[in-house]
Amino acid sequence: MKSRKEILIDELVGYLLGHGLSDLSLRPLAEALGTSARLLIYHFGSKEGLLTEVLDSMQTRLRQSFSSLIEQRASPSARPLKLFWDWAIARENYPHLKLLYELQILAVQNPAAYGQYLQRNASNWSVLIGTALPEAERTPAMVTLLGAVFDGLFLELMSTGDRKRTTQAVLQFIRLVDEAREARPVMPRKTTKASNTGPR
Amino acid sequence: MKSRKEILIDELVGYLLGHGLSDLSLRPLAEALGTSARLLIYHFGSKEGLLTEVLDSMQTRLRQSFSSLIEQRASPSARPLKLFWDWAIARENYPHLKLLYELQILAVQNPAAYGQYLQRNASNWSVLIGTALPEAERTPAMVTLLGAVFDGLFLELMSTGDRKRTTQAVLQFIRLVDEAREARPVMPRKTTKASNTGPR
DNA sequence: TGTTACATGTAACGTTTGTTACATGAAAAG
DNA sequence: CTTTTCATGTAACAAACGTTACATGTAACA
Repeated sequence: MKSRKEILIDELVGYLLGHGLSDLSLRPLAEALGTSARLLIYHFGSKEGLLTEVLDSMQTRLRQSFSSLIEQRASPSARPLKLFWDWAIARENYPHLKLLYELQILAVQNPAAYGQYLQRNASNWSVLIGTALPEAERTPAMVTLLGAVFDGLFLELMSTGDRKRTTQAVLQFIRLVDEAREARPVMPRKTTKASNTGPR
Repeated sequence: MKSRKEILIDELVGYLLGHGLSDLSLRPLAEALGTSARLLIYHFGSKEGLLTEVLDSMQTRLRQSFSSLIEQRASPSARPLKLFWDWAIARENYPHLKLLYELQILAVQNPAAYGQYLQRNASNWSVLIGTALPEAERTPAMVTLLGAVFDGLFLELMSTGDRKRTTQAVLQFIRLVDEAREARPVMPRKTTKASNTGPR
């Protein structure tokens, strides 16, 4: 049985997904939920406490959703980037990720106000996918690039809403990596890292 | 001779670069410039007018800086992505781009408040670089990918400040494209587009 | 010198902000 | 049946918000 507070958090998450973080205000928020600012303060102590609990709940749920994605990945040879992309742009996950990207940017420009909510940051998905790279290719530069491709395309999706084109770009990147792999002689193991991505 | 207003705009740009957009308030802003909120309203009509003029001035200057970059590109064979990256992370341009990325994200989540400032958007740099691709490779997917690599790496730079690693990732991407080019047979011309990025 | 335009400061207005004081209803526990 | 606990509403608070009214100084022009 859900406590009153848990129900409230669910409703609050829904509101935040639709309205963003940067101009959040207690009274309009409360009114949208059919209650009063007084009640929110009662349950969460302060606006800051409210944001902490709501964002925390959201990140937890996203992490769970991500975990179950990883586990049910029957074929480990399937392209992890594509798998992850499809998960990220799925209707039920997309708005959450969108909000976390907003949080990330706000924290960059205003760490005093938003930095605290990023402590247990859920946005370092990008690094996680890196672990799915073949070990020989898992260099800092390649992992950074992989994460950036994901971030950049997701932002493009946020701005334009063009699922088709951004997904094509994901596939283009995968193709690029494959072709480059063909072009490179198969390394006997090790030493690959230094010759490929070490300091010039 | 600069008018009082132009001087003000210069100072305002400086302030915005350091403080971001999302929590801008007239009184602290005025105090930082050693004047009063009254004066700002007098010169710009409203807070909204102030933001319009200041952001417009900033975008204009960035465009000029970018144009002169393009013109003095003596060797057209030099990697355009790397050229552009170096320009973007240069000390004098970096804060401006950072602010425009914040604007972009705020506009996504709150178009009513920030969308207006993006009309003549200066952030579509990314598409511009696409024009530097060999014509055969200038497919929508590849252009989107190229822009996303830039956006993603720039955001990573914003978050971590790690110029070295993000620059290595830029070079990694260039290397990847080169290697893929080797692996692919040279196309006689045309038809490349359909076979590479058309609908699956 | 008088007048007019521009620039600026002080103080206030009305609104909205997060938060709190006080009161009340409902439900559970004794 | 009373008492205690939880949940909630109304109203107020002080602060900060964008904006405006009013006054004043300075500089140019007549």
